[in-house]
This record gives sequence, C-alpha cells and structure tokens, in this order.
Amino acid sequence: MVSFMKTKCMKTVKTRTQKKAGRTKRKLKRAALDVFTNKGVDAATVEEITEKADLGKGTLYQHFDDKEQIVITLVEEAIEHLIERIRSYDDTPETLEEMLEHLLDVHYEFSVESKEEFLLLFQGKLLLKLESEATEELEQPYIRYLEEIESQVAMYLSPRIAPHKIRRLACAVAGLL
Amino acid sequence: MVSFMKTKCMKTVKTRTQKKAGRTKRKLKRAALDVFTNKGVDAATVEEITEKADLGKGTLYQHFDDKEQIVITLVEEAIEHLIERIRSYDDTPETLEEMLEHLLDVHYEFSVESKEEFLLLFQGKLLLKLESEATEELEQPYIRYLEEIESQVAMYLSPRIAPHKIRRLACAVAGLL
DNA sequence: AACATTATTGACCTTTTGGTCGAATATGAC
DNA sequence: GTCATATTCGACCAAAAGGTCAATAATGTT
Repeated sequence: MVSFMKTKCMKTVKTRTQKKAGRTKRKLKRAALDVFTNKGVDAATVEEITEKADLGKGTLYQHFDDKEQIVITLVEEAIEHLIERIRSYDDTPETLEEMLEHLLDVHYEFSVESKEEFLLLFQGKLLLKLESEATEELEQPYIRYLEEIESQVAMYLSPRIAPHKIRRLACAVAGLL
Repeated sequence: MVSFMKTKCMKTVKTRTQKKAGRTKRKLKRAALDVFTNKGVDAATVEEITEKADLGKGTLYQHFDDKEQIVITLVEEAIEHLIERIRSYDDTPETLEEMLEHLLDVHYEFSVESKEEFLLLFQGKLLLKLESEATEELEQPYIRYLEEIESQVAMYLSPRIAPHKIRRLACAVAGLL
C-alpha cells in the first residue's frame, strides 16, 4: 500500500529520481530537436536520438509513446514559445500597422534566437497541408497558433471582415503560405 | 551483330518501344512528383510511386538508379523550368527595381501554375542547408538556380558590391532565406 | 539492511522498404 | 514465323528502423 498522495503539481517537491527522470526527458528532447532539424523529422531515427542523448533506446519509450509523440511534444512547445512572444510587447501596438510590425519582428527574432525550433516548425510538408481537411494531432498546435494570430489581428479589424480573410492574413504573417 | 547506329539525338526517329519506354518514364515522374509533394520526399516509398503509376516496382529501377536519382531528376527539371521563366520576359527590365519585380512575379506565377514542382523544390531541409559546405548532388541544381538569379541581378548592380551580398539578395528573391 | 518502486538498458522481434533478378511479355529485324 | 532485343513485372532478399520486454541498476521507504 502506498500511504501518501502523489502531489502532482507541487513543483518544488521532487524526489531525486523524479529530478533525474526530468533531466533524462530534457536530454531526449534536446537530442531529438537536434536530429530533427538536421536530418528532417522523417529521416531521423529513434536510435540516432537516443545515441545523441547518450541513453538506451528503450528509455525514449519510457518517456514518449512513440516517435510521433516526441515530434508532437516538441512542436507544441515551440508553438507555445512563439505564442508567448507574440503576447508580450514592450508597448501595446496602437494601430494595425504596428501590430503587424510587431508580429513580423517576433517571427524574425524567433528564427534567430530559437533557430532550431523555428526550423522544426517550418519544416516540410506539414505547413502546406493546413488547408486540407484532416485535423490530425500534429496540426492542432499549428491551428492554435494561427488562431492566436487571428485574435491579435482581429482586434484591429472591422468586425465585418470575413473570417477566411483574417485566416489568410494570419497565414501570410506566419509565413505559412 | 547490330548493323545500324543508335541515332541518339534524332528525336523524330523513335521506334515504338522507345516511345512506350518514354511514356513509362513520364508516368513514373508524374506519380513520383505527386507522392513526393503529398507525403514528403523522405516519407514517400517506391511502391507508392509505382503503384500510383500503375507499374511494377522493378520498372522504376529500369529508368532510375535509385530513389534519390528520381528525386534529383525531378528537382533538376523543376529548376530548369524556373530558370526558363526567369530568362523570358515580355519587355526587358530597365532598372534594378523592374528586374526584381520580374523575378518576384515569376516566382509567384510558378508557385501557382506549377504548384507541385514548387512544393518539391521548397520542401523541407534542403533549402536551409545551402549555407553549409557540402556540395551534394542534390544541392547542385539549387546552386545553379541561385547563380542564375545572381547573374541576372548583377547586371544592374555596381561591380563593387561584394559577391556574398549578391548571393544574399538572390536568396531573398528566391525565398530561400 | 531489506524490500519496494521506478528508471534504464540493449538484445530481440516485427514490419517496412529499398533494391535485385529471373521469368514473362512486347517489339523489332529478317 | 523466328530469333534477338528491350521492357515490364512482382516474388524475393537484406538492411534499416520502430517498438517490446525481461533483466539490471538506481532510488525511496521502513
């Protein structure tokens, strides 16, 4: 019998093994990001990743269900970082122009300061299939990201503008089209 | 003993089998382009291609050495088409501005009218590795393409401008950066 | 220290896939 | 028609890669 609760969210209370597991997971993500950006997601192999992380192959499957899951995790995190940047500005943009400038600046900065995440996000086929129908798991973060841009931009636009036009504008800003 | 020459370049003189072989090769290229743009070059399989072309697997290897060769062939052809477009303008650009406008127009048109070739060319990792050292077989057509743009643009620029700046401009025009 | 729990490992299995090859078919020369 | 040549085919092979698991090591609890 276990006699205590798993206090899931109290970050500070972490046993040593949990910390180690955390470090391992981070090492895996680092290595995976590296391999993915260098060889492409499809061409990258699980063993390359674990080898680069200096870990056994099985370890990866302790932390992620499968190869796709680690891709999804990395994409989600990268999108999260991008959105954080989008939401934080030194001084609030007053006009649509200023807002667009802000968005473009953010993307440029991101591509420089987080080059690998940037490469991961805008690698290959994914982006160009957003128009299509299937809402696969991998596409969801991209959609979240577009919606974020849309909501930011929409504030400066007349409510009469058709949603699909806003979407197009968002795509253009994101460089997805 | 064979009693006649293979007249390699006289296009019009084609035996029926040669014509059929040509059709087959074209079917393969069509199918490959299709699969590559939909699933990505790495994820695409040879059997998907031959199946889509409604041909046996071995047939592909009759016409191409291996999977990479068919990729290279398609990339080369696409680049060739792009370069053809770049070289042909209704009226010769007079200024640098007009030249740049022409180049951008061409790229846009190409992305619309030859969507699949466009997607193939600007898919994934390839483009972003041009800065690096290795002159792999696949990168050569891209370099040819950049050099074409450079030469077109250079005509309008002072000869004092550093080559690497011209290269940068070419990259920007091509959308490679 | 003794036992329980969790993390890690790498040999192993299975599926996928690039590539081969001899048989079969179609075409060309005579 | 007959033989030679070129093309096509798909069963087959070997290598690569995703994923599993029983054994091992590390950590936590009493």
